[in-house]
Amino acid sequence: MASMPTVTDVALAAGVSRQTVSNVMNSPGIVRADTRERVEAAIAQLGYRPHASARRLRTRRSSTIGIRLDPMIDGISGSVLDRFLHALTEQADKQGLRVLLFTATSPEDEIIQLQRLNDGADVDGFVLTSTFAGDPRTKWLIENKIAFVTFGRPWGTDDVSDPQHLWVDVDGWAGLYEATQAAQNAGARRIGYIGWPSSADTGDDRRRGWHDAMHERGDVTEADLIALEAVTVDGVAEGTAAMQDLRRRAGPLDAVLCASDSLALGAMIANPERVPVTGYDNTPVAAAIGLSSVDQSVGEVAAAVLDLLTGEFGGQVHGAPESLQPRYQMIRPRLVTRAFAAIPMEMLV
Amino acid sequence: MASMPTVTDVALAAGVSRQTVSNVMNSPGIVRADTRERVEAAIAQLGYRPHASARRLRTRRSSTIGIRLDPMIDGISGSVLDRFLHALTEQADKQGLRVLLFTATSPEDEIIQLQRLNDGADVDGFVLTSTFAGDPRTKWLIENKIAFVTFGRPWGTDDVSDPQHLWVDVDGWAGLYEATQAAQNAGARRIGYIGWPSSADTGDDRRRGWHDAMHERGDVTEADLIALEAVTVDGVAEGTAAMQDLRRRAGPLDAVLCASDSLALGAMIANPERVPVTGYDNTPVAAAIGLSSVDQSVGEVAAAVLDLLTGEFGGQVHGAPESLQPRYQMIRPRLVTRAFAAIPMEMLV
DNA sequence: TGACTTTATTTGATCGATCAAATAATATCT
DNA sequence: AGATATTATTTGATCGATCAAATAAAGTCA
Repeated sequence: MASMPTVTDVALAAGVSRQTVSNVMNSPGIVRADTRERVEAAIAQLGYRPHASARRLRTRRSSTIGIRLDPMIDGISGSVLDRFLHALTEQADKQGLRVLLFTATSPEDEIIQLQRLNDGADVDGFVLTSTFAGDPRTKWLIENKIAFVTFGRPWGTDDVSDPQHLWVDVDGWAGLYEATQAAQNAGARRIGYIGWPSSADTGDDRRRGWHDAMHERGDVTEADLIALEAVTVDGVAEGTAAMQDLRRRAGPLDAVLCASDSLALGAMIANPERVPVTGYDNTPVAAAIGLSSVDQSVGEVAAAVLDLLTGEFGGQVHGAPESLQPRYQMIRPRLVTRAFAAIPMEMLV
Repeated sequence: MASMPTVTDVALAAGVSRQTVSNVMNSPGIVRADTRERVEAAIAQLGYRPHASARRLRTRRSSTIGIRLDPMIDGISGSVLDRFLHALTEQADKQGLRVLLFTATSPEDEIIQLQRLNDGADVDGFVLTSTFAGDPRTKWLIENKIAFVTFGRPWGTDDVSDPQHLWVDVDGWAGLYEATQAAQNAGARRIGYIGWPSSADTGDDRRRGWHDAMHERGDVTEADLIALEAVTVDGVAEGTAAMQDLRRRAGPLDAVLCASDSLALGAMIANPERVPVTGYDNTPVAAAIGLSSVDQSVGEVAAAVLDLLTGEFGGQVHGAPESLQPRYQMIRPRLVTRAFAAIPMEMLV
C-alpha cells in the first residue's frame, strides 16, 4: 500500500466531511444511522486506522498507562508481577488503553522517569507496584496532580483512605485466615507458620491472618502458638532452616503455612513426614512441585486498577474530593489446594 | 504549572526561532555554539520537554517498539522472557526508544494486533519471541515490509540467512557443549542427559551440544551414550521420572544435564547420590535451589536485538538487499556453576 | 572591496486528527 | 403554514513539533 488513508480519504469516499468520520468513531450516537453505515463501509473498504499520534496531539490524551518493570526478578515471587502485567495489558487493551514499560534504578530515579513520561505526554497515568512506607513516588505524583493507582496499599503512616491516593491490594490477612481455616477443617490442629521479620508490613498482615484464625479456634495454648511460629528472611535455604527449627521447637505438626512460595519450597525439603505445606503467591514453582498456595488473583487486581484509573481520567478525581465512590479496593485472594504430586515416594524415607 | 512550555515558548525565551530550538535538540551540530548554549539554558530554565505525540505525528516515527507479552507463564522458564523484557526496556531507553506491550491469544490474533499497532503508527517495529517452524507472523511482517527482529532463529524450512528476517538467538548447542565439557573437566565420564522429544527444534539443538561433546571425548561407547539419554516432555514430575529411569538404565552417573530448569529440579528430587545436575535458563528456582544452569545472557540478546532493529530503521534493510552487515546474531550462553547449597545434608539418606 | 561560497537562522506549510462554532436539515408545536 | 426547537453535518482553527525552502550572516578568495 502506498500509505495509510486518513480521515479525509474516508470522508471523500463516503461523501461526507472529516468531522462526520471522526464522529462515527468517537460519538456514533450523534450520527444518523444511514450516514454512519456509509462511513463505516468506507472505513472497512479503505482499511482506515486512526493515526494514534495525531489523535493524541489533538486530544491531549495518550490512552497509555506507564508501569515500571521491576529491576530484577530476584526471587521466585517475581512471577506475580508478570502475571499482573499480563492481565493488565490484556484488560487495558479492551478499553483501548496501551501499556508502556519503563525501568528505574531507584525510587528517585523512578520519579525522574515518571516526570519524563508525563511531561512528554507519553502516558495519561501510572500504575505503581511495590509500595512501601513513606513512598516518595506517590507523594510526588499527588503533588503534581498526575493520575495513578498503586498495586499495594499505603503503608506506615500514609493514610489508607487518603482520597488522593487510589490503590488496590490483596488482602493477605484474609488469604492466611482462609488457608488456616482450610487446614483446620481438614483436621489439622497444630498449624505452624513460617513468616518474615516484622519489618515487612505485608508480612505482618499475613501473619495476623494465621494468628487470628488460630486464636479464634483456640486449639492450642498461647505458649504453643509462639512455638509454632518461625521467623526468617525470604529464601529457599531459609525456609528449610526455619522448618527444621520449627520441628525441633514445636514438636509434631499437622500443617505448615508460609509467607511465600520460596519459604514453602524450602520447608518441603525438610519435611519427611509430608506435613501439608501451603505457600503464598501461587508461583509456577508451587504448581510444579504440587504445593498448595494462596493466589493473589492478579486478574481481579488488574481490573480494579483499571477501574480506578479510568474513573480517574474521566471523573477528575484530583479536583473533585466530594465524589463518593471508593478510592481503593481490597481483593480477596484465592486458596489453591494441591497434593504433593511431584514428590515421589522414594524420597520420603 | 499551568501547562507545559512548547518550542515556541523556548524560542521566545532564547530569542531565536522555533526551528533553531528544534535543531538544538535534533541536530546540535548545525547550530552555532553560543546560540546552542542560550537555547539549552532556556530549555533547562523553562523545564521544556518535547511533546512526544507532536513529534511523532510530524516525523512519522513513534520511537516505540512493540512486544507481545506471552499469554501465560506456564512453567518455570517463563522468567527468561521477563528478564529479556527488562533488559530490552532498559537498553531501549538509552536509545530513546520505548517499549509497548500487547497480548494475543494465537498467532493469527497476534497478526491482527501487529497490524493494529503498525497501522495506528503506534510502533516503528516489533520484537517477536517464541518463533516456530512455519511461523505466519514473520511471513506477514515481511510481506508488509514492517521492521522486526525475532528472539529465536527461523526454524524448520525457513531460511536462517534470509536477508529479510533479522534474528538473534542463543546458541543452545554451545551452551550444552560447554556444560558437558565443564563436567568432563571436573572428572565426570558418564554424563547423562534429560531432554525433550525431538519435535522441539530448540531441544534438538541443546541435545546435540551434549552429544557432540560426549562423542568427541569418546569416554563412553555408543551404546552407553544411548542409555545415558532420557527423553520426556517438560515438567518437574517428568524430570523426576526421567531421572529414575536414567539411573535404572544407565547405572552409575557422574553428572546429569537437563534441557530445562524444570527438568533439573525434578531430577534433583530423585538424586540421593548428589550427582551434579545442570539445568537450562538459570531461572530463580535454579538460583534458589543451588543448581548449575546455562544462562541465556538476555542482556546481550536485548542489545543485539536493538542493534539490528535500529540498524534496520536507519539502514532500510527491506529496500537495500546489497548491505553486507550480518542479518542475525548468535549469542553464546554462559554457564553458571553452583553447589547444591539449599539441599540440607539430612535429606541425602 | 565585491562576488561567491559556506554556514546559520528564519519563515511558511504540514503531519492527521479533534474542537468549537457555524450552517443545514429535520422535527415539533401552536 | 410559519416560527421555533432539535438534530445532523460542515467549516475553519488548532494541537506541537519538524520539513523544505527562503533568507540572513559569516567566511573565502581574487
